[in-house]
Amino acid sequence: MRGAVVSISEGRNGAAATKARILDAAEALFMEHGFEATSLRAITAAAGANLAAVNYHFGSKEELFEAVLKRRLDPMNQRRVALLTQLEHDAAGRPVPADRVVSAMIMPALELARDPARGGANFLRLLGRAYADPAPFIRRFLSVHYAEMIARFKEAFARALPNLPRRELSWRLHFIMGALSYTLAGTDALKLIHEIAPSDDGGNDELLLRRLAPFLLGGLTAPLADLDEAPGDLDGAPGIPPGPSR
Amino acid sequence: MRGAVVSISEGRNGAAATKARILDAAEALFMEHGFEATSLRAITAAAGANLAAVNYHFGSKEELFEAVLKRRLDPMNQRRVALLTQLEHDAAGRPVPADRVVSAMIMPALELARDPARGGANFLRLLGRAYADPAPFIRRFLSVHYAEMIARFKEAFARALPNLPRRELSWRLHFIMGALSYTLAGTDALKLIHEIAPSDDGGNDELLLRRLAPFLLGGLTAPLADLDEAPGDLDGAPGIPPGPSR
DNA sequence: GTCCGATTCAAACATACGTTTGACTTCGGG
DNA sequence: CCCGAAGTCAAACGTATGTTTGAATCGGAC
Repeated sequence: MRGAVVSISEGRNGAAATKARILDAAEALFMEHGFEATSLRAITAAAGANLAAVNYHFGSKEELFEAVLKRRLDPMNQRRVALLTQLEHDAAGRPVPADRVVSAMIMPALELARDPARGGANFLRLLGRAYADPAPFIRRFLSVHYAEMIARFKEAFARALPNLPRRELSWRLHFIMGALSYTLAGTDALKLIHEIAPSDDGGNDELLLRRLAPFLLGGLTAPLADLDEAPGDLDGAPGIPPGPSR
Repeated sequence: MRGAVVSISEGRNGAAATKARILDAAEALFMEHGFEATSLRAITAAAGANLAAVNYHFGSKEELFEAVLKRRLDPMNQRRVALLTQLEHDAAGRPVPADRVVSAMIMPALELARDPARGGANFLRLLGRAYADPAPFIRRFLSVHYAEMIARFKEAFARALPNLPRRELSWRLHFIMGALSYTLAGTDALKLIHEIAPSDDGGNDELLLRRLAPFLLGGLTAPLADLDEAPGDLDGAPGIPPGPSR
């Protein structure tokens, strides 16, 4: 009765199969409802497993959530770093152009989005949502699993954009992660606001990321703001001389 | 015993005061833990009110959350539209420059962040978090309360950037809302990743938004990607001819 | 065939949740 | 002075949660 869900033979290891089914079901449900609003009962029911299986295989609900993230996030970040390393090797000591560094950040996400067998776009939505989650254990997890990649890319951007002050670069990387996460989280309601037809992106996350790349590059290489401007005078054009209006 | 929390005389209306205290406490707690993870018991305890007061004054937990958002969001969006209207009036028929339109989006958020009496930056964090929340009632609320503003600004941007295809503009506005929300949500963990010292932003959301403005403008006005490129060839530079590497 | 560790299972555990109830208090107006 | 609506309050409601328990079952190794 138990193996009814599994497609082919589950080999000699039904246990590992259960663990995997729970991971898949948890990924889908966490993605749809968020961490707090998803119950272990809903997960185990969807996975065709017993309620106690989660605590047996993962220890707790929080550890299950971390396992769901870790399964796909670590490989993606490793791929990002590997791509950047390759670019730096090809550049032979010269700085890697900024647009290529941006591509190295985005392409692994694109590959993941294109591969339904690895969770497809669903996982990216879950990830984007995790960025905004206030739970301390999630924040701790993300900072641990992103630290190395971010540091590497910050170095690369610093060399590609020598005129951009270090502190400004930190902020712009922050903005980049924001636009990226938010876009991936992709709540339908906001898409609706922008009147983006479903056909424009339905499953086509590749197109989405292709549009995102020039946007991020444009923001990253934008002229600096005049931070000495008097407060309250923000409507003065930042980085651009006052237009003919007014 | 009840009025001990209230600073000055609460006039003849202790009821409205209770409602306001609940709103304030809910805003702080929702901001800190999110909607699902915040209990009505924690809110009423922090507000010095009875548990049943929430259901009496607001009807339900969801309606309380909407009231918390509505109190500050509606005025902010109205101010955004008012600023844009003023700019369009001053432009006398000519398109308003894109950088000024960006400023009109950002400045009201900046003003709110600078005013602790109106919730300060805390509310903006709560708002940023709401963007990523999957709960249907939140998505419905946001789409209703943002629709008018987004439509107005999309029109303005379309006139300021006549060479940017309409569909591309929709996407870039989406990205802008993403970077904005995410930045405002500002989880400490991610700041930590980027090694941004606390002194860089402690309470100084003005500086943050000043840095954000040129970034958004740069992304908005970035050159278009070549969407006809062969799939999988993303490491070819988007919008920029292939560099010397490779 | 028998044993043992690994796994599965139904059931119960102890809390915590949002909401409702019905009595009590407050207070301005007749 | 008393009335009645508005507000407050303690208590309970029913349900849902994550976790634990201890017995049942399984799958190879000897």
